[in-house]
Amino acid sequence: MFSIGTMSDRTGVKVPTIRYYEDMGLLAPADRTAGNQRRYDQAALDRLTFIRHARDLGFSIEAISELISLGQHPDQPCSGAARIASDQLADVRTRLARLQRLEVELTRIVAGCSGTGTLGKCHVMAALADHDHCITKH
Amino acid sequence: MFSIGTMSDRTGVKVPTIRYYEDMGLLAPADRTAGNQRRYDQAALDRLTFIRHARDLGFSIEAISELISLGQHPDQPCSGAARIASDQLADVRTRLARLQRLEVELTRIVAGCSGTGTLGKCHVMAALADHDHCITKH
DNA sequence: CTAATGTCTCTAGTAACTAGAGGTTCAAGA
DNA sequence: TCTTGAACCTCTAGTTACTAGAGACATTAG
Repeated sequence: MFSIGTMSDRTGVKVPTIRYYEDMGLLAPADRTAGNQRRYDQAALDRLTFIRHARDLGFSIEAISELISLGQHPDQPCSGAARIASDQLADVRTRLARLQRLEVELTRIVAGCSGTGTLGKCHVMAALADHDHCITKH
Repeated sequence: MFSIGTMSDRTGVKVPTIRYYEDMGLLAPADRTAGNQRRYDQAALDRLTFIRHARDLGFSIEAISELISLGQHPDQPCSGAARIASDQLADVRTRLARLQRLEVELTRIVAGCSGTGTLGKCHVMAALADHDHCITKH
């Protein structure tokens, strides 16, 4: 049996976050010692590892919840899990596209400023004040 | 003089968000009509446009605050503004790099799943359960 | 003048934690 | 066995940048 601190060390998930996941229903309420401290088994550790990895990949708590409850029925078709994952991928690609546009604009804005002039003539300030300075839409 | 609704229409910033910006100190408290409604002048509209554009580019409220107070002194050197913008660019690039890694992993995970099998053998679930399935670190 | 639309303030909710207070329990060494 | 320091407990509140909703008042077009 593992203490919450051990769980934290093994997965890299911080202790208060583990408690938070329990509150959110991602982890089942842990067994307790006589002194009310949480004790976990291997299955709980595996689940926390799963959660950690999914969070690293940007899945929301809600999506992870769904994945976990799907996982309770290993004989069901996996189309649900596939859909959640591809939704997540679509979301990542949307954000990626937006960030790429921002990167282009910001690079242009920053490059236009020597940093040695005065603010009254600052390219950064002018670019921010006027959207027309931009190439892309955002 | 513009009402808050007109300001909203002109900039695309929602009405409650304009009030929020006032609370946060990004916009000076607006003049009021006898009936206590806000009325704005062109300078306020310009500033809101500036805020909108900076938010679109991902600048935080705090960074925008700094930019605005820097802008009060047009004769000062613009190195402060340049630094804020390049910090923002660095931040965007960091997030971009992370999202690109996620995109690679998720693409791989999603591609590995036909969606037609059962969950017990699902590639998506297996990939999430075990970090070792990943190529990159995240 | 009236009705519809716009605006006011205030509270609370969102996502996913994080920080801190104040108190209790555990485990290891003497 | 006792002690002490680290780990643990619960609970509240704060973070970011808004958004939703309630209930009341103001403005404006016809």
